Order: sequence, then C-alpha cells, then structure tokens
Amino acid sequence: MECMAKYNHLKIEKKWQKEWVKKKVYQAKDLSKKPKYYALIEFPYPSGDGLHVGHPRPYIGMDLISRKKRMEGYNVLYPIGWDAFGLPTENYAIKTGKDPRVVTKQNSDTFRRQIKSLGISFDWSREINTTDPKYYKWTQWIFLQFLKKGLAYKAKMTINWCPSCKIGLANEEVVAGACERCGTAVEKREKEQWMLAITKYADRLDKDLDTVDYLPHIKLSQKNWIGRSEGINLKCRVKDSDISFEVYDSVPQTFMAQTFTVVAPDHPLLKKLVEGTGREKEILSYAEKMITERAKLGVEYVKEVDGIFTGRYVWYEPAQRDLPIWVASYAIMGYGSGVVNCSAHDERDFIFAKKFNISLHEVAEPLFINTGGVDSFQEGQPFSEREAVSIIIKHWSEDKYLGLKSKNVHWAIFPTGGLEKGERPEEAANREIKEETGYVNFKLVKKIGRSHAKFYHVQKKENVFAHFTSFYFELKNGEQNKITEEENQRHSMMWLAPDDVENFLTQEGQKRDWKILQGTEEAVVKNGILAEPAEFKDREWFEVREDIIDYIVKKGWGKRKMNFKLRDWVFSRQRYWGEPIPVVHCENCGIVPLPEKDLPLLLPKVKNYQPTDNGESPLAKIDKWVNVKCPKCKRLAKRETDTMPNWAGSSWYYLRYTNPKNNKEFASQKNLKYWTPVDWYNGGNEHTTLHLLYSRFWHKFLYDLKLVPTSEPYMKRTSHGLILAEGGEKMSKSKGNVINPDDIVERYGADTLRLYEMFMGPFDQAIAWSEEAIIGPRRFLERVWKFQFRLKENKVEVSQFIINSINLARNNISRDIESMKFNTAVSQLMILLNYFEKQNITIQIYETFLQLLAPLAPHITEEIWFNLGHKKSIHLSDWPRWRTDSIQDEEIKIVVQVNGKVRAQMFIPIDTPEENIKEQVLKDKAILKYTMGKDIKRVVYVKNRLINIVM
RNA sequence: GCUGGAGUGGCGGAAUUGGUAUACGCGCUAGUCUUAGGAACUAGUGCCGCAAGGCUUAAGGGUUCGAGUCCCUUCUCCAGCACCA
Repeated sequence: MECMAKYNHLKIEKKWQKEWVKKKVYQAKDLSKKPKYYALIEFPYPSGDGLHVGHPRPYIGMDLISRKKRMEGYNVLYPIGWDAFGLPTENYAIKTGKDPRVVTKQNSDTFRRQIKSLGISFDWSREINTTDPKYYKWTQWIFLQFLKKGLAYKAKMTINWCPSCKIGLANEEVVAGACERCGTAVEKREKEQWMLAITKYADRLDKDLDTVDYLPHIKLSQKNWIGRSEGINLKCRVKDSDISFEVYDSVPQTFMAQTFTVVAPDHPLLKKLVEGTGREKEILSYAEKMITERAKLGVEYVKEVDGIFTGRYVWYEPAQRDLPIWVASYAIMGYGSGVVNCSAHDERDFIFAKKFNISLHEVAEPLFINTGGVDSFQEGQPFSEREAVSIIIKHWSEDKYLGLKSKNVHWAIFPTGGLEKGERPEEAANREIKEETGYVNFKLVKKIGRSHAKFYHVQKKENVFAHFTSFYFELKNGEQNKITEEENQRHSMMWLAPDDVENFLTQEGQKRDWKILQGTEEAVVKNGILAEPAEFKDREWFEVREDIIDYIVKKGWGKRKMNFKLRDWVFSRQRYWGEPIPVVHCENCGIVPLPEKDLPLLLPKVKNYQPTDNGESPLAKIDKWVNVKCPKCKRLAKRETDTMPNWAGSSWYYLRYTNPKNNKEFASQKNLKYWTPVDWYNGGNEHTTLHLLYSRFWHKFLYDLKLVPTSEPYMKRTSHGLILAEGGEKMSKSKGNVINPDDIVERYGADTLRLYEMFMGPFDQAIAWSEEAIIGPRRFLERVWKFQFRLKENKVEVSQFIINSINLARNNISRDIESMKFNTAVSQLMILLNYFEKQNITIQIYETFLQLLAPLAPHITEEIWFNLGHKKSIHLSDWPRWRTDSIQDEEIKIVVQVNGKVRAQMFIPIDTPEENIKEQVLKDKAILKYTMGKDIKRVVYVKNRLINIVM
C-alpha cells in the first residue's frame, strides 16, 4: 500500500515549474496549424517594492483562461514583459545616483522570480523589456513614421508643469489641478512640446468601439474621454464691426431661443472686440482676473458664475435680434470656437442669465414621458392625441390644495380632464371642477402654462399624447353638489398641505405646475414641443434634430460640425529615463529625423539624472551627445533632448510579443497575421481610458500604413478589481501593509494562493485581503491530495447523483471561467469534493475533477496526475467536455408550496403529468395539515420544479 | 451637481427566464484524536422562541399564485464624469 505522503507544496511546486520549462509546455508556436488564442495582461512596471499579492490577481485570472484554452486544443500565446521606463526608477536614480539600467535589471529580476514562483503559464521565451534598445529601436521607428505622416509635430503651448517632479504633464495626468503622481498643484508654463495628432483619429476611435467586445463601463469611459459631439456651427457677425466668428451648438433645436453670446476670457478676439467701447481697460483686466482665478480654482470658480458685459452685440440673423456679448468664466477657448450663443434651454446659460438679468426666450414647452411604470407608453403603438386641462384648486379658507388619489391605479393627481368638442380650455376647467369635485363657487386666478405628456392610459388601454393647459383656481366657499357615483368610485378627494403636494403627485408635469405656482420652478426644458421656428411648430424636439440642422444649413445660417473633447497628445517629457526622440534640430534644414538605419538612438549614460533648472532633460547637459552633424546637410546641429512619455512603449508591446527577437521589423507580417488581434485583454481600471486609447490610436495608425492586419488591437477587454490591505486600504510600502506573495507561497503554496485569490470574491471588484480566510482553500487542497489515497479498485458502483453532479460541474466551471466568475468556479469544485467524500468514486471521475481543477491549481493536480500513472502533463490533456447522454435523472425533487410558502418536498418521476402530481400532493399528510377544510382556489404547477396550492 | 452601479448572516460572498434565499468558504459552538496545539477530523450554526411556530435580502409601498430579482418612493454607499455650449 502506498504510504500516505503528506502534501508538500514546496517540493511539488518547484519540481513542476522546472519540468514545465524543460518540456516547453507553455511555449506558443508561431504559425501552428492549431487555432490560435492570444491572451494578454498589462505588463508590469517593475518597481523597487517588489510584487505584492494584488499584482498576480489578473495574471492568475487570465492564466485560467489560457490554461483552459490550451486544454481545449488552442495554440495559446500568453506572454509577459516589463514596462520599465518611467518616473519611480528615475526618481530613485536621482536620489541614489544609481544607473536606472542597473536598477531596472534588479527590479525585473525580482519580479520575474516572484511571478515564476506562482506557476503562471506565461511563455517566458518571449519576454520583452521596453528599456531594451532592441525594443525601443522600434518605438523610435514608429515615432518616425508619425513624423513622416505629419502626425508628430512641435507646438508651443501652455503645459501643465509639476514644480516638484520638474516635468510637463499631459492633461490626462492632471487630477483636480494636481499632479497625478505626487499631488503637487500644477502650474502653467509655455513650452515647445512634441505632439501626436490623436484628434485626427478621434472619430474612428469613437466609432470603432462598436466593433469590439469591451465591458460597457470601459467603452463608456473611452467615449466620455473622446467626447464626440455633433451639431452646427452658426455664423455670427458683431454689430458695427468687421468681426465675425462661428459658434458651436450641440442642441440646434433651440437655436431660435438664443438671446446672448458669451466669449471666453482668453479669447484672442476679445481685445479687438472691446476696442472703441470706452471700457477696454475695465473689461480686459476683468477678463485677466477671470483667467487667473480659473487657473487657480478650476471648476470651483466656474461654479461661482462670473462675467462682464462687453458693450457689443451680435446681430443674430435667424431670430432677427441683437445678442449682447458677455465675457464669461464658463466659456473655454479649447472647445468649439471659444464663443457660445446661449439660450434659456441650457442650464448654465440659464443660471448666468438669471444672475446678470439677461432676457431669455423659451421656444419649447416641456414634454413628460413616463418611463418604467405601468403607465409608461407602449412601444410601437399609436398615440391618441388629446387636449386637456390640469387644475390646481385652493381651499376656500385654508392653505390647502385639492388632490385626487386613484382607487384603481397608482395615480395621485390634481384634477384633470379632456376638452370636449368646441370647448375652450377655460370652459373645460370650469366644467371639470363641477363634475369631478362638485364645488360650485370658484374663480380662475391664473393660467399657469402648457405642458405635454406621453403615457399609457391604464383604464382605456391606449397610448395617450396629452397637451395640458394648466390653471390655478381658488374656491370661494365650500358649497358642493353631490358628485356622480362613477366619479366617486374612481378616486378619493383629499386636501393637501403645501409641503405634502410634491410628494403626493405622481405626474411630473403637475409637479412642474406646482413649482411654477410656488415660484420655485427653475428647471430648464430639456425635451419639449417646439414653438419656433414656425416650420417646426408642435414637433417633438428630439425627433426633429436632423431636420433642423438641414434647415439651418439650407438657410445659410450655419453648417454641420463635429467636435471632440479629446486634445492632441503631449508627447515629450523633459526627463532622462525614456526613449530619446530621434530627431535633430538643424538651423539650415529644420527638424530632421534620424535615418532609420541609425536606430536605435541609444540613451547615453549621464552622471546626474536631475532635470535642468529651466526644465530641460539632463540629456541637454551632455554636449558630446547633443552636438551632432545634421543627417541632411552635414552642418553642425543639435539633438532633440526630450524623451518620450512612458505611454509610448506600452502602446505597441502586444505586437512585439508575436515576434520578439526580430531585428528587421517590429514584428513580421506573417506572425502578426497569425497572432493578432489580441483575443482577450484584461487590465486595471486605471488604464481603461488612457493606455487603451493611446494603443488603439497607434494600432490604427499602423493599420493605415498596412503594417498590422486589423484596425483594432484588442477584441475583448475586461478589468479586475484591486486587492486591498486587510483594513480595506490600498496596499503601499509607505503604509507598511503590503502582503508579499513570497511569504504566502512559502507557507501555503502557490496553488493555495491562486485558489484563494480566485475564490475571495468577484474578479472585477475591489476586495480586502484576509489572512484568516486563506486557510479554506488550503484545507480544500489537502483534502484533494488525501483523496488520491482513498481510491480503490475501479469497479465500484457510482450513483447517478455523482454522475449528474460531475457533468453539471463540467458545464458550470467552463461557463464560469469564460465569464470570469472564478469564485463560483472554485465553489463548484468544493461542492464536488464534498460529495466525493461521502460516496463511491471511480478513478475516471476523480481524474475529470483534477482536470477541472488544473487551471486553478496547476502543481498539485499535475503531481497527482502523474501519481495516477499518466506520462503526459495534465495541462496538455483534453478539457472535459459536457456530455448530455449521461444525464439520466429518473427522479427529481419538486417543492410543494401552500399559498406561496414552502411546506414540503417530493420526489417524482421526471415529466410526471400535472394531474398525477396534483393528486399525490393533495393526499400528502404534510400538505393536508394546511389544506384541511379549506377551499382550493387554484393550483399552479411549474414543470419539474414546484407546485403551489392557492386557497 | 450629472450619469451609471450596488445595498443579502458575525465576515467574504451564492442564487438561468420571477419559482426551495443565505450555496461555497471564513469565523463561531460542541465533540473526537493527540503530551500539546492558533493542527486535523465529526456535528451544528440567518434571526426570535423551550417548542409548535413565526420573521428575514437597506426602509416603506405596489404588481403576482409566488419577488433578493419587476415597478414606485425614501435612505445609504461606491464608481465614472464634472466650464465641453
């Protein structure tokens, strides 16, 4: 008999890790005949802190996918490398004087050792490093292609300057006015910068999101960042001057409502605009104040609503009126033309106009569409249109208002009613008050206004498009006729105190009427029925958008225009530890790219890594390097000393993996065609906007050069949640709460760590580490281990229950892994083992179980697999397939409910006819207890699931 | 402020189309074994109650034979955006 060897994770895990490398179990094969699968994780930045237990979570997750795919017969590429350029290493170099190359080597060595100890099926033969000249040669090469196509350019611009890091920051790296890394408040500085024209791709970057499978929130954040907006540019001419400009409007439906114009305080036209007003100094210095305040306080200042009148007017052709021109803090130079026409239908404009008493002009009445409730209109069915009145009635002596509460449906309203033929709204209101309320002495005080509603009329069973005229009446006394029985049955009347009215009402339109009456209505009409222009009167504004644009264009008042929030990408950094930008500045020839054959342009060694005080890269101090001959005219010229941001290397690394040692191309076309696009890319939420957008941009650019075969790099993108420290805080060295995976691997083993990280909670959610809970997965593996010694001869009877269970588990685990519900996949396996320990199992069933467990716990399953006599790795075995033929449930359990409460369970043959079950159930003693002497109204039977007796 | 998501035991968290709420794990309780254990194993464990039974998915209401799941109101939390006309 075998001795019951103890589960020695240390021995087993080291042994198999070596063996797998030797046998090249996880090496991807270029151009194999098998179907390919490319799984990708974001390559790590090898920091000096080493790995913490949060790092491997995504690696393990994608490892499960990769291992399962491999077992399913795919040729899987699951690569890793190092994104090693960047600030932390550089800052460390500045502090210690150590060469970043040396530091990077040390750090990546540590990371590599740590990751390898986790048994992740990376193909280590394809490891890359962005700081390797053989790699960044191609980063530089791609930059030169951008330059060639005019998409890389130099521009003088105000940049965000971090005085602490001494570095220019991209807009994206500024969070709430502070440096993303160090939190120091950023300053504005004028600087010549390299730019990449990502805005040229904005439209495609937005549209092509429809062709990829990203999680919805990821797509949304991409869309938000790109900020695509379609509308019109209206022509505007300043009165009594030759100044004209265009204004952008994304809600062209309300173009007739525009009553004033605002111009950004930093608008270059402002100076000319105020010339001759006699208030030049006053206005310009006020604008200056606005610029500085805004730079200092940001959104907070804009919220304060600040502005000044310029004394000038725009002649607004469409509405035939003058629009006063204001300088406003909320108008920005970087979007549209920096000048905006404003209307009552925009919230900010509305607030601004109220503050400065600028007249407004509404061109639409509100339309309320009920959604989600029983009275939300039925899609696709016609509307019957009705003119109606809505009436607010005040009590004759108290400050109370009449409400009607429906007795049949969830409606609480002010009295309403439809107009009869030939009736005027006022007449209808009079009649309705008498009919619905019985009151006879009242007077009309005020007409409140008009509004519209689309809803489903529950009693009449039809869609209604109602046009309400709202009135305010006051009762003179309480004299009241009897109302009809019909009215009485429909609703009950009640007098409401003013404070209760709003909560009582269920109709949005009536809530608005009430607020108008109270003088508290400030909401701006955002969707409505148009009154102007005449050609579009009574049309719904979201329906006429395109028509209105065509109309405006036809009239010659403006033209179609698309705008984006996305700005061009500031691509240079005045730092050392990055890819040198391979160009030369020649007085004679201008900017001259380095010949491609001279790449890579090596990053030279320096003595001091500190940026210069005027913010230049330390490279600027190396005269020998800076002074070169111009590649074109051979005269003395100067090298560019800026380097690339660390987004550069990560914008194309997934392409390099397909052919990492190629010296002639960044990757061969053959390999690219075989491997790309990436089938599944998982990464952190912090990179779902920028990194993803940048790399999609680079990819599309390369696609246009016909250098990659697809227009999108990643077919599918998901993200994982962070692992937090035990208290729920972020893990960080400074807080001293970092859990090092080395300790866990040593104590519990890599398999336990993997299992725990997958089991601890939903993969996409942030979750706190728990030293206590890890023991669960460890115990589970111990039991799996012991089970191999319990197996007897292979002739035991196995119950149908076990066969069904393992079949179901196969199905569920496959599905759970595919959808990243790893926590429930683990729990399936635990349930299975719980069954096994109570029943007879064959070796085959245990082996199937091991295969299902193999992606999660690769070492222990491999060890047992070989113990059981196999000669080939379990990870190259065939993934268990779902087999329907072995499901033979002859008996199933159904639940018996009485009045919806579970009272008993029963076993019945599958697909028993309803009648038989009913008969059997009604005889059951446990059920008789409840049904005795009572009438059975109804019996509900859900096939093979439950039966409910209703009394 | 706007948009989206979420509130389930002491804890992490499960629940196809509405169909046995609390799977799985941690912890806890009792017991077994052991020289001993913060090891392992066995049994129990939503809450109230001795029990019969009753009550439970943030709170309240609704639809339904039946609601964690659908609808309405309120509260709380989280994420993204936040001058983008």
